[in-house]
Amino acid sequence: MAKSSAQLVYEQLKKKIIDFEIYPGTRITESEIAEDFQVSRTPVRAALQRLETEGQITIMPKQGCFVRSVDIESISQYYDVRITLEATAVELACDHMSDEDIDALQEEWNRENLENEIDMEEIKVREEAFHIAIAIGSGNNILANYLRDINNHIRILRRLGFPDRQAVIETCDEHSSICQLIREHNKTQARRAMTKHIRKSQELARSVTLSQLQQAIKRHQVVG
Amino acid sequence: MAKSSAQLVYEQLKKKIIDFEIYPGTRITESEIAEDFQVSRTPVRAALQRLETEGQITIMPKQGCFVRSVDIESISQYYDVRITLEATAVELACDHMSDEDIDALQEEWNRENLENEIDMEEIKVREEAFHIAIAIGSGNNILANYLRDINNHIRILRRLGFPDRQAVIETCDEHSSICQLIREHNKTQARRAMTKHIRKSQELARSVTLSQLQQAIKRHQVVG
DNA sequence: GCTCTTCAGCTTGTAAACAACACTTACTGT
DNA sequence: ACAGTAAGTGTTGTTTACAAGCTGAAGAGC
Repeated sequence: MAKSSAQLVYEQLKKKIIDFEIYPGTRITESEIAEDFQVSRTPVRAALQRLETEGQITIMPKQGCFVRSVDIESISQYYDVRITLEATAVELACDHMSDEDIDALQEEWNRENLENEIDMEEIKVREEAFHIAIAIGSGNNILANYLRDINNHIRILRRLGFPDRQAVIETCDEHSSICQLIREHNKTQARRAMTKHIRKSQELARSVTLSQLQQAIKRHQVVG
Repeated sequence: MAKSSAQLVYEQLKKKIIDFEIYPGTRITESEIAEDFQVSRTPVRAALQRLETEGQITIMPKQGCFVRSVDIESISQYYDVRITLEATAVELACDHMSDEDIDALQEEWNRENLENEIDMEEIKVREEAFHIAIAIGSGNNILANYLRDINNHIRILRRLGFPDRQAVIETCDEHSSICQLIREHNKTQARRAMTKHIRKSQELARSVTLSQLQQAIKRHQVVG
């Protein structure tokens, strides 16, 4: 099935926003985007409205659309919600996840298998996928969807984190431990490990100031 | 500021769906709604797209829109997420909620004050407001927003619950107790009480079968 | 020089016509 | 009688044109 123009505009625009190709706070107009994508304003409007309900942009009536800027405070709040949900998710996963799925996930985060990986972007994508995999493993699709939504909002900081080699190895070990605990159906410890694991990222997020963030965005734009 | 047609259509359409004036599963067309509201298809489309991203309806490309039918399984999952989030919310409220706000809330659910209330619809609205008030009291707006979204999806069952007088009194007492625990900053007990309180609703929800649900909807339509 | 008004321009909001596609139905060939 | 096909109908998807409203600058009045 061929995707509709509106769908295409939505996806590419969202990608641009997430990748900072469009700077947070920037004013964008329907005509401008329509020009870029070589379509009329209608599918653009549909895409923008969807992005607004998802919280990526703000539409000011008769004035224009603005890419929602990064709000440090709300990001920390997203992390609090995320911790709550993922702690529950990993508990449920202890009951519902099949052994094969756990083994596959654990193998993926075996330290040896990752030793050679050097692409940090790839690591970050897979890190997010790990958490979603557990959320799906919980058997609660609603929960998984909410976590996906949260990821859309905190991905900004997630991608701007500057992990060194040591941090990557730590992540591997923590992921592996969590898998092990799920396999042992050890709910209490699994919850504790997951909470601690995410709280580390939250601490990093808290330490990032707005000015640091803006510099990092610029760097990211140059690199990308 | 005068509301836009799209906004008006959105609000009224949403109300109709929630109130079962439009039966779940019904196929609706843009032209039909446009006719009803005496506007063109454009604002109707905007409203429908928004309702879709919010999960109230499903748009099948080139075929039509369908009011999302009630899925018992996913409602139970929504309840699981709700329990997790509200348990955290009430804990946070123990730290962040002002004494005045707690007192006001507790007074509102004083058993004596409600003894005379007989309008069940009113009770249900206030019941929902109680939980949102605590979510707001948590100081985490993101969390409150997610709970609002969850309420949009489980309100169907919430409104169909058939509380007798006894159930209303129980609810009063439970709400009052929860307020008391928040006031005492007793996080552990507050979490426990809230979890138990919501789980009762979930049990009710689980016991409702699809056929019961459909009958209840019909009854609701006749009454409304 | 200062303030208020007016107007031009850009923006989103809405309407109406047209295009593309899916489902249904009737027809045709075998 | 049946299968395949083609036309017809109804739906969403897209385009274009127009309406309504906000913003800022230029100009009139004091």
